[in-house]
Amino acid sequence: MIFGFDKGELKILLIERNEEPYKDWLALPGYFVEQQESIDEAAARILYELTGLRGIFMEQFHTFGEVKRHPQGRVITVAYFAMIRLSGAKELKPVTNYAKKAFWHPVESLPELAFDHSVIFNKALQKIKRKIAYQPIAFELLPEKFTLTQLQTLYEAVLNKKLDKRNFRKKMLNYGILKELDEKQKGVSYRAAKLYKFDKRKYAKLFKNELSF
Amino acid sequence: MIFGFDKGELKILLIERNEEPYKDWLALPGYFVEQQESIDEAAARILYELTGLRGIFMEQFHTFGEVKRHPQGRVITVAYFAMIRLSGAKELKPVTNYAKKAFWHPVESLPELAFDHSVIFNKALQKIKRKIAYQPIAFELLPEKFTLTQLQTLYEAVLNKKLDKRNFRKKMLNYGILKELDEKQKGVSYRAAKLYKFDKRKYAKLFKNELSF
DNA sequence: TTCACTTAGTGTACAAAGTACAATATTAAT
DNA sequence: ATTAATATTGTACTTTGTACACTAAGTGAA
Repeated sequence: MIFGFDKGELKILLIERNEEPYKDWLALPGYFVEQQESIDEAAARILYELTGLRGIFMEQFHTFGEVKRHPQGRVITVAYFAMIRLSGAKELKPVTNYAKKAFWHPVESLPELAFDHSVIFNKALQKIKRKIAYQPIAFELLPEKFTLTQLQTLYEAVLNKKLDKRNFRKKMLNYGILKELDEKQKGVSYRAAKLYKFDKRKYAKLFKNELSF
Repeated sequence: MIFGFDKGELKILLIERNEEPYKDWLALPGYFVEQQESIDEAAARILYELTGLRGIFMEQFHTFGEVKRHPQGRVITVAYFAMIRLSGAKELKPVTNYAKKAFWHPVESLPELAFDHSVIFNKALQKIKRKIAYQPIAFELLPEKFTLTQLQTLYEAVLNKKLDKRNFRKKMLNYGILKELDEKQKGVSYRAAKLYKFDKRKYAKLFKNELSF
């Protein structure tokens, strides 16, 4: 599951299947592990083959092993997720023909997905909501330079609720993992906001015992 | 991985293997998933076969999928963990002969285990330490009725550090998930402490969005 | 019955983190 | 100069976490 953030909305990367079963349905990107690759490697390879995306760090999430998940046989799925920035609107182009196309879809109002992928997706979304509350994982979703308002909008999208501006800023700046830049937003027709960068080194010190990154 | 708590020590359930490879080595209990069972069911069945323990709720933890984990072929392991009370010292008796015996071992000073089980174990221990800090999962390790001092000793064992008595009590009682009983400890040669019970219903309300139980 | 011993049980002052709330500052466009 | 839009800032209060030491209660031995 690849999450992205664009125009104030949290989005998930889906594919349109080009194979039976569930041909033409929407699904989470996924395929089979090969004999000579680890499951982490398989996740990276399959993401590339289905979407053209490379070099994205994915975190293992949960393994789904009910007996009748796949209509044609026993399949156990190890699910991963990642959060990425959608800046520059990278082209999404399947390299194999298992998928017809890949595209971003808002996490709200997701249609029913192939197999039990809706179940998998909902479990992941819940986890992200829990996680973002105590761990600033959201920076991966933003462009490299961002304003505090953009960051807040992202949090509001993920948590699906309004946050207080002053308190949000106080908290984020207190983490000490934001670097204030000497630059301002450009191209807006109102007061331009300061730009910030996410400081990965400080983040690593703070959360070295945690999972992400 | 089944964790237990006894005599102030956190312990882990190990088996002595009775099959090649790693015959006679110590290992975490585990075996193969059958075609017609879910991975959750397999975990429960295998635990029973190797130790005689039944009806223990296990939480899925992580899936290990490196290529060369098993010397004789490709094996992907879905690891689970559980915490149980050791009251009454249930007998541990393998039902199959894959294991010679099953026994409890203190988590400190664990010998090297078969396969990559030491890696798996260490990752689980870390996770438990993190988790117990923000979620009172430790009650499963105690007898049904316990004193606050016993509870504190358990926390100290898991976290491997001393805690302040007054602050610990304040915090635990403030959670509102302990029921004070009209009973006292018996058989001690000093002032007997009040006994408490863990209130699962209140716990469920408080942590309904979390994983455990 | 008293005394010694062992653990149970308790409170206060301070620091840190979270929350509720609204006015002024800056810039662009007209 | 004015308007319109968003950026930026502080304070009072509540809640939570932390450091710290004495008294209470029960047992067992003399």
